[in-house]
Parts: sequence; structure tokens; C-alpha cells
Amino acid sequence: MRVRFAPSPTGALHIGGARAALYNHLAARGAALQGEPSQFVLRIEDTDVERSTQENVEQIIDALQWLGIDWDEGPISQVSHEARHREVVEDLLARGLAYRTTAAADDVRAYKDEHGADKGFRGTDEGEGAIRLHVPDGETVVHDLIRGDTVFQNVHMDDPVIARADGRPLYNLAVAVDDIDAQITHVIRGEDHLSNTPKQLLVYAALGVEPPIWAHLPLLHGPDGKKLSKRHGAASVQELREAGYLPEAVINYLALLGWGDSDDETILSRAELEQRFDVGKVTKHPARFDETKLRWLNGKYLRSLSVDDLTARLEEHTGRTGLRGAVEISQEKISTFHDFWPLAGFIFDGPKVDDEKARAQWLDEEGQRVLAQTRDALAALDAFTLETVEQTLRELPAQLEVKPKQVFQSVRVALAGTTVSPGIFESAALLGKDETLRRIDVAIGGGVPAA
RNA sequence: GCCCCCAUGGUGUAGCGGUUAGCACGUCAGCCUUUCACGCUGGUAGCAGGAGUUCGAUUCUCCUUGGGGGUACCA
Repeated sequence: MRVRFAPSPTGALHIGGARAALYNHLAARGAALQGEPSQFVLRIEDTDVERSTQENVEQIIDALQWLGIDWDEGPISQVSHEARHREVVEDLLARGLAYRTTAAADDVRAYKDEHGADKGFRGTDEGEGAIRLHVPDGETVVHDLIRGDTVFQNVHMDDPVIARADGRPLYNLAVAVDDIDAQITHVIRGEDHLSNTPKQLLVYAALGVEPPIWAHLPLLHGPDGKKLSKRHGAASVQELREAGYLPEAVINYLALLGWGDSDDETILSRAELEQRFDVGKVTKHPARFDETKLRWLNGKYLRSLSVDDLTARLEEHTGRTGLRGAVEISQEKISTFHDFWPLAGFIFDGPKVDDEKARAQWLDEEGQRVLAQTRDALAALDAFTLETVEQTLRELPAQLEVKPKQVFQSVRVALAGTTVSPGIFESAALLGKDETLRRIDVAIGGGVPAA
């Protein structure tokens, strides 16, 4: 099995594209597991030289590598096949399978007005103009691993333009020729290509080459059912990465978006996916990309990481260092990298200053009285550890005859500036005795945290 | 307009003629609990509609409706 991923080099790796890449990759790796020689070819090219910039190509490669999708051949990043394409076009012309015509969109419309809206355009050889392929009578059947057979009546098909008047090749010719040359056996791509497949099949037939096995994936939509775009939030892998998701979670989520197994497992490792994935079982209907479940999955993966591993990733993502202690006490409370700083940032940057409500409720007269007592109790500790801090704080409510919540929340607001934080014993222990007492002092002195 | 594809709860899916229609996310309730989470328990919610075929349709066929794609001298 030889499959390829051939995105248009626009720079961003669209989520739908990433899923197509993943499915190709899983199909190849899965087949390899069965002992079948398999290759995954990466081809980033365009008949439009302008768009195929090195920068765009590199962005896609980078996104693919982040996801952990590797390739056996490629990437082919240049418009390197034009000569070959021209050669094929000349051959088709010479054999009378294609012809030149100056007919443009208006002429095609006029033709349909005359012959019927469902009749495909048929031109005559004028010896100049764009090059169109002759569509023969009959029908063209697309055999698809996911959809079964789809029959297209050739009468409905316009003679497709395969090259511009200046000889530069067009997509439908280029993909077919490139896939033939690369000896691709399975073409797994988005459903948006299904309607154009008959045109490509015509090229295969004209060249006398056995076509590959097709598999057209359903498209991805946004949460509202409309085409996925930036206004839905993240629409590309780069944006997902920036939003603080783990590549493992993204892969797992994408694999399950449009494909399901009779097995009910949800959390699947790369190895399990390679083993179980079956293109034939991909759904036929479009799926909505909804970040809610991705967040949940991401949290699952994030919590399963070792503290060291998570710390390293978080330090890379935030550009800060010395995060380990904070990571350790925050891990079970966050589901993406972006949740980390809002939760634990106070440890490094001081208490939050904008939560007036929390301060009003917990640093009022009663709160300050409790904090004063708390401060004394903590100050008396020789060893300021998680155990001693916890023991001390737990004894306070009874001694002061207040509810436990009064003590814990007042301390929390004094240390963090807000009512949401990692465990309070853990936070105090991490801050250390001096800093903990300092923050409590500041809170008692009027509740205004120091800079 | 023309051609093509698709249709199970709010979302992602399992199901492949007979099931109490399963699982996961979400949501709701409860438990746990120093906050927020995590975790656990339980609940809620679905076969788009209409004709057939059949002893029997979520499952097969057709129509309607709805959604999507294609229709460039774009990819």
C-alpha cells in the first residue's frame, strides 16, 4: 500500500487536512503491521508556483511533525513536474484524446442553454486555446472504500480543461499524473474531491493506467454545522497547538471524529489506533469539530503525564522556568496548557488583584481576625512543610470556633488573591514560610497585595 | 440551475431485519470535599418525515425535507 497526503500549500494545516493526513498515515502503518509493505508519501505542491513558497511548506511540515505524523518519502515541495505534465498533455493531444478550444465559461453556459442544463459541454478542436479532454459516452464509476460505487453519467460532465492556453497544467491532470508517477495505490482524501474524481478517472483511462483505490472522507464542520473556519475558534493544527493542546490528544480526538470501532474504548494510543484503524469503517456523514470533547480528552492525557514531562512541556509553552512545584499541585485541575497560568500564576506573580468580590467576602473584619491568628500559628512552625502546614491549619477552625471554610478561604484569598487555586496547604508549602507570612501580613494590613 | 454525497440524543459514534437502541462528551442530581477541579454513582435525551418490501424495520427500496460538496484557462 502506498498512500499520500498532498495538501495545498497555504501555510496553515487545516484540521480537516490533518485528519486526512492521519487517516492516510494510520492506514499505511496499519497495513505495515499486517506485513504489507507500505509507504506514506508527503507531497506538498501546487501548479501555482506563487503559493508554493518554502515558508508555507515548512509550516505544514512543522505542524505534521508536532502531531507525530512522519513520512517515508518526500516532502516534494517544488512545482517540479510541469515538464512531465506538458509531455502528457502533448501526448493526449497527439492521440486525439484532447483538443484545443477557445471556449470559455460563457460559451459553456451558452452550450447548456441550447442543449440542456444537464448536458456537459462538448467543444470542437480549434487548434488554439485551452486544452480539454474528450469525454466519451457512457458512464464513469468511482469505486470507493467508504462509499461503495458512485455512478456518474458522462453526458453530465463538461469536457474538462486539463491545461491552460499557455500549456500550464491544471489540477485534475496534475494530481492524476503525479499519483501515477508516484505509484500511489490508495487515494484517501476529502469528499470535496469526489465530484472531480470522474475527471481524474478519465485521465487514467486515457493513459491506460489502472486507477488507485479511492476513499473519500466526510468533511469537517464547525459546531454550528457550517464549514469550519477561524470564527469557530481553532481551525488549524497550529491554532490548536497555540491553544495549549497536546498532540497525543489531538490525534486521538481526530481519529475518533469520523471513525468508530465496535470497541467502546475512547482513549486510544497511537499504537492502538494503527492496529484498529480501518478506512472502510470511516463514517459517510460530515462531523462537527467541537472543542468540548477535545478539552476533556486533553485533560485525560495531561493528567496521565509524569510531573517532569508536563513541567517540561509547560515551561516550553509558557517560556517560564522553575515551574515544577506549581505544576505538581495544579496537574489535576487543568485540562489544557492555557488553564495553568490563570490557576497557578499567583505563585510566581503574586496574588491576583482584580478579584474584589473575593477580597470583600473573605478579607473582611472577621477574615482579618482569623488571618491574624493563622499567621501566628504558622509563624510558630519550625518546619514549614506540607504536613505541618496542613496540621496547623486543620486545627485552627476548632480553636477559633469558626467554620473550616472561613480559615481556608481567607488564607486562599490572602495567598492567591482569589477563591480558586490549587490546594491551600500545598500552595502555602510551595510558597514557603516567609512568602506565606508576608502575603498574610499584606492581606491583614488592608487586603491590598504588594506588587 | 445542473450533477453528486450524506442523515441514530445537543455533540462524536456502535448497530449491519427481531436489541430494554450500547459507549463517550455535554447536561442534571447526588457522593467526595478547604475553593476549583479530579474521581465515583445515578438520571436526562436519539433512529428527520412519508410510502413501500417483510411475519417483523433504526437496519432494505423509493419519495419528501434537511445538510454538505462539485460545477474555473483554482487546488
